[in-house]
Amino acid sequence: MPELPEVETVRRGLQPVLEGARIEKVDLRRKDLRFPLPPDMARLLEGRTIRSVGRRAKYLLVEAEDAPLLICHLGMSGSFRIESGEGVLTPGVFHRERSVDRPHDHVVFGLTTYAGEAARVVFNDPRRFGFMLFADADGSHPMLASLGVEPTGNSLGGALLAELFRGRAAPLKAALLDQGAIAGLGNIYVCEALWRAGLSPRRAAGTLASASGGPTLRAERLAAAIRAVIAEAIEAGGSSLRDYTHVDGSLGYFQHRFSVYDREGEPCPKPGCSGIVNRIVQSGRSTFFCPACQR
DNA sequence: ACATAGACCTGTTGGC
DNA sequence: TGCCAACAGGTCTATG
Repeated sequence: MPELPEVETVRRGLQPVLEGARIEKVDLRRKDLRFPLPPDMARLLEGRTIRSVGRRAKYLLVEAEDAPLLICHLGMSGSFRIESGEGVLTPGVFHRERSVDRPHDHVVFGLTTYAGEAARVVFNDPRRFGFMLFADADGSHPMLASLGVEPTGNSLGGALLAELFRGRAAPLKAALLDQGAIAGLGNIYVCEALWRAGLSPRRAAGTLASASGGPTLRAERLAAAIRAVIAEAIEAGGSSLRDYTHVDGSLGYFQHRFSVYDREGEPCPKPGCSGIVNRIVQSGRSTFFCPACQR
């Protein structure tokens, strides 16, 4: 899936079409994805005007007038695509003259955009690990409530990282994937951030705190690496792996810049390092790292 | 409390 | 070429 940078890229692609658009029709092609779709989803959204398209961690948040907040998660293989009357909404490889259904189109939003044009926004998800849910009336939801700090902006620093990981025996890889600590990192960017910081994915997370509990140089390095890799990936428009595409159908570029992810057996790209990228399995997931420069 | 393994799904890929 | 096992961006649940 889509990790945070990909979800942010999707959000930015959806925003100009969705904001100010009136939802004419919500077509639920099946009654569940990972979880049951809200049975009253169509009734509660049809006729409403979308106010904003937000994001929290890997969740998209669609706010419409007089409707509960719609929480969308792309899971591993979920994607949105936009189909307008002209076929092409933004430059990209997606060209078609009219709307055509594809396998695994599960939810279709029929819209009238703010500019008054008809459009469809289609949620497609082969694996169906994605989901859509309504938040409570106050916009809260248990899935959102338990999320940790966003790795964007400047809120994530060495001190916070050390505090979050203090006393934790879990390997850094697992600790960074914990959405309750830092929200939005996934398998790829955790591998990349650890490589940038020169830290082993097997190192105990608690070793980022000093004896007094304060930050260490390692914690500062890792926090900076996380912020940088996420910011660069967003800037690049997310990555593109297998079934991930932008909402306009074009592909992301960030995968060209992966340093270790999916590079098992290749030389470590760090200047002066003669290590070879290794693949190990941690908590059932692949970890790619350089044993020579990541300690 | 914390940490790991299994479950949920379908599609793609690589090895024989 | 064909077949099948392994693997894939996530996260909830159960178990130790």
